[in-house]
Amino acid sequence: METKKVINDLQKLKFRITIARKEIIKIFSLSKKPLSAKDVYKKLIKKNVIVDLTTVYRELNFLQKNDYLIEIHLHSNEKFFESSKLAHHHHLICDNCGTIEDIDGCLLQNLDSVMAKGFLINRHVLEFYGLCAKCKKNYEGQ
Amino acid sequence: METKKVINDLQKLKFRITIARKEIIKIFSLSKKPLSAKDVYKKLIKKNVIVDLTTVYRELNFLQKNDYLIEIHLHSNEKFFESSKLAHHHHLICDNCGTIEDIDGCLLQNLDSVMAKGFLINRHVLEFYGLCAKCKKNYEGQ
DNA sequence: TTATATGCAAAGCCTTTGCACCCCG
DNA sequence: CGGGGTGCAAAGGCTTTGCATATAA
Repeated sequence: METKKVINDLQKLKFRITIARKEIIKIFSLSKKPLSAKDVYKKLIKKNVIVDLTTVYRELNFLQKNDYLIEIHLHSNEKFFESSKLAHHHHLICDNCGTIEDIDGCLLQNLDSVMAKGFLINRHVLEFYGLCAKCKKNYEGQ
Repeated sequence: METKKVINDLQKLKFRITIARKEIIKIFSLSKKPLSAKDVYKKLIKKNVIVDLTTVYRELNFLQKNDYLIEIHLHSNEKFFESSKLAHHHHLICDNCGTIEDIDGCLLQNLDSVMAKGFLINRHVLEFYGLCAKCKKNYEGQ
């Protein structure tokens, strides 16, 4: 499982493996959608891992610095993260219920016109907003 | 010019036209890139239009509600806005200097696979991050 | 043992809200 | 003159920082 490899890597770098760190790594390994600090905090509490919110913030920043997490920016004031080990993909975000679905693969092709500007693309963000199938159905039903 | 039409429309809706409102509309009409509240505030000061930051925030929200501005979410803690009258386009954002360039038109095609999920797409966000031509050159020079 | 990790409190940022006053139409 | 607009101060939400303490290795 991926979690163990991450923990090994961190140990080699002489970082310590605390319960909080291990559980947060596990949470992201298993999560199918981007999580905010609060999301992680709640999940930890459900697992009876009681830590301060500050610790969660520090841990997210730590894992981001060590290339295990990447920040996903959704249309929100909160920062969201997901595992950097996930295959490149995009998101569908419901304006109504906030549900986030993944779109496997990448829809972007023919980026030559972008390259033409001399811009070196390191990464891109693509998010779709609208209504998920469920909310769409409810909306039509009204 | 577009500014006048917007002002007329707002007047018809019985909203008042203050100096701040007029200048903010003008600023967005002329801006080629998304602006944050602070950006707008600084531009107003340069024009000798002295208002409180609060007023800028209220005005941005007002103009957004009235469909003149749309929020652009960049990889930042700040909210950015641009005129909704601009043709649909995307952005190139330099990780190094923060420069924002526009990409005319839309690179997205073949969205059938997205539709297949039953998701109703209302809008999408596509941002590219990397190095602008200038920063790229400096970087290579090192 | 010792440097990393944590809890708690406080502060920092951006944004919003409350309230009294101002002023456009 | 009436209701929208504004300034000022305060608060709200998310995140970071300082510092003393706890703990993994």
